[in-house]
Amino acid sequence: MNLADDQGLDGMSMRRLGQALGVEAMTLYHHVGRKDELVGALVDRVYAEIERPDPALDWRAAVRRSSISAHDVFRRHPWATTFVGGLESIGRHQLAYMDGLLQRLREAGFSPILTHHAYHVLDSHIVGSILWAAGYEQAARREPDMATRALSVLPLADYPAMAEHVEQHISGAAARGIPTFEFGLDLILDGLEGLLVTTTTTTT
Amino acid sequence: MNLADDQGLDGMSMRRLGQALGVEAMTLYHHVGRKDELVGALVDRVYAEIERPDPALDWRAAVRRSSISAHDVFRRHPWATTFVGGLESIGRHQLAYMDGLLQRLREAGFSPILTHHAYHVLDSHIVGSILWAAGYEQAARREPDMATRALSVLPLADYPAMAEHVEQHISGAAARGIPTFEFGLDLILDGLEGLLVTTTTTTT
DNA sequence: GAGCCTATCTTACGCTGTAAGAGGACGTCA
DNA sequence: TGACGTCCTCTTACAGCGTAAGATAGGCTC
Repeated sequence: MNLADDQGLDGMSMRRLGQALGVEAMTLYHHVGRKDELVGALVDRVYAEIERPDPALDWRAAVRRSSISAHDVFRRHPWATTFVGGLESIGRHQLAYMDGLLQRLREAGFSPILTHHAYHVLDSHIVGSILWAAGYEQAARREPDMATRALSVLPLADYPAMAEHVEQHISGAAARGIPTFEFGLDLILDGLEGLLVTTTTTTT
Repeated sequence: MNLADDQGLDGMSMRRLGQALGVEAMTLYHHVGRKDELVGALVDRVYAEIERPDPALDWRAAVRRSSISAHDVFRRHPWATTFVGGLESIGRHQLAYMDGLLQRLREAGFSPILTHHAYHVLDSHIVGSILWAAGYEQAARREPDMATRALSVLPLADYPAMAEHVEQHISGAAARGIPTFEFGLDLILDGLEGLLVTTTTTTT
């Protein structure tokens, strides 16, 4: 996990993993069938770190906290978002995470189909945010002046709106208020809450 | 691009690409500095396919159409979402796409900071949706009965909410109404519209 | 014809995941 | 005590990857 966190999934080769463990690469294959299994198990450990929806909170606060926790966890382990296997390869912790979130939405009163959509929208928001942030951060680590150099490399004179956007990243203006992730999360939760109220009202 | 579409980025090796072009792998390096450049150029061609916000439409309809177009395009080229370089490596078409969207939001009356957040939320939603769908689809192509087999492999008896979710994927119940992507997109657009109205009202 | 540029080729290096099999340390048996 | 089976580790090897280095050939301008 440390290897993957530091250098991405590519940095975690079986040979390097073996080296870190003081063992030859092939030795690892006595404990794991193939590398995918190992990565899958690692991903599941990442899901184990995510805070589950708190039963003591109302559904919106619980889902909000859990989603922010998921976001934080994936920020630490961005490689875990890019490894998406099939349904069968879902680990126990991931299963529990997904079920916990789905169940909380159902209990809140969302219909099965609304719950389905809501889950995927929340998940997409989390994973999509990570993908961008991870790419940005990794590139910035390779060359710290990336953002400022982008100002001179890109033809931003022709794209003023984009120039403003890049400037916000450089100056940190975007980071001063509410984080973008939470901004989007609240947008989504607002929308979901509205749908819930509507449904409740019409059925009452 | 065909190679990447068919087998993912991993399937597009320089040797195979050369083979498809009737040429040796190293020959390609006479036309491109390194593979990353080639992939970057390819990604930019993908961005070129995305429909820009239509000036004839109001901002919400324009952004909605453009986002759906982006989603469709990335569905055809999911590998393009996983390749995220730094700011400097943004291609001309990607630059134009980003600027077009940002500009449309600014014109609609969003403040610079709101525009910043709105852009990232929309982008995360598009990319996040793709990541999931692409992983699901690829796994399903490897073994078509994945979903039904997941029903027996996963301990779904202990996770009824998850069982319901998987069932919706198998039966196609989730796909019958509005697509999940558009559901989330409308949620986000609703929220943004609300913020716009609020701002306008308070400043008037 | 000489020289140069451009596009192609071959060869090679270090990396990857992993298949195949050899070797040794151990517990359990006669 | 010696033999055996099980577990763990090792070495060796193969096909694939991106790409560095250099040889080779065709077409252009002088």
